[in-house]
Amino acid sequence: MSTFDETLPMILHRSLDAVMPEFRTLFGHHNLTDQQWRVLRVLWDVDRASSAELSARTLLPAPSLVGIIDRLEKRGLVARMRSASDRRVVHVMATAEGRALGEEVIPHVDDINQRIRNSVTKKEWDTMQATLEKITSHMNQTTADLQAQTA
Amino acid sequence: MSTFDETLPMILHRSLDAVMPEFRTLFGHHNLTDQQWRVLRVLWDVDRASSAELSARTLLPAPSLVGIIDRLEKRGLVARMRSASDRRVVHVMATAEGRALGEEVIPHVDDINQRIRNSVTKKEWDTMQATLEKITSHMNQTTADLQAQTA
DNA sequence: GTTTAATGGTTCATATATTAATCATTCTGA
DNA sequence: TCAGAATGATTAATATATGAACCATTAAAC
Repeated sequence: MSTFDETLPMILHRSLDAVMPEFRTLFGHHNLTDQQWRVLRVLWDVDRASSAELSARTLLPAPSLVGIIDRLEKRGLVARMRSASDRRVVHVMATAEGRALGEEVIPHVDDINQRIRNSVTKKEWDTMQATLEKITSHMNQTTADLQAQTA
Repeated sequence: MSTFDETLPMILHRSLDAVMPEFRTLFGHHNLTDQQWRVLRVLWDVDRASSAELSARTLLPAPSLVGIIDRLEKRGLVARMRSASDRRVVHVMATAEGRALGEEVIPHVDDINQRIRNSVTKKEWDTMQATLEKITSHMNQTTADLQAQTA
């Protein structure tokens, strides 16, 4: 393996390519994409969220969320409602149907996640997570510094 | 943090979101996307590659590669050439101009990668990589088994 | 040696990512 | 209070991802 393959982006992409297919097969059985699932999953935890909050929790870019929510709304799985206090804000929430679908899918999702989690020891898992978190916060800091310089 | 955020896909996406912006800024200075760069980077290592080989090395899906190579070719950075021995195969190679661009960009890419690598200890890095590799091969095996059952 | 199965690249339809710009609304300071 | 900056969601333009289907070519089987 050349150095290119040892690069963090490639390491992360290889891992994603390994784990996502099984999720996608599951989601496909319910006519959901993984992005659509992420939105539904968050709205299962928080009852309602603004687009900005959804973006932060799902890690989906705001412009993508527009279409994703559109399609979920068209299927009656979520609903949009403009905030009364700040009419710029749009609240998104899961409908009863969306909630039911979440209830149905979540056990299978948890199952896959457990299998992933159990493919390594607890120590390996925790260490990996901590290391990635360390890199992530370090890079976020670096990027923030660059932004501050440019601004 | 709820369990959702501790999920491998979300962990990996958070890390990618942290490291990619700086790469994208760099690539943007040369009017390259990160996918386009990956192709150029591989063609800097191997001289020429079929579309299938490129897909394997860049982790880019074959249908995406068509457009990516189209755009690189239109800019004169790479060239396509049909194989004489097997006329189904298309060889892709970097032009002199593409090679020069690679030469110019690579030091800066290496610099970012070094900074990422040096944000944690060698042991942390190696352990993280090994753990992800362990998960990856485990999941690839699982997925392969599922495929075999279905087929 | 055809017929058939497999392979490599591409096309198609749909969904998402990225960056910049827009638009309505809210906030801020003079 | 009012002009201008900031915010939240959306639109626009372009690039890429995903899964299915397609086409030409090669390989396999009979």
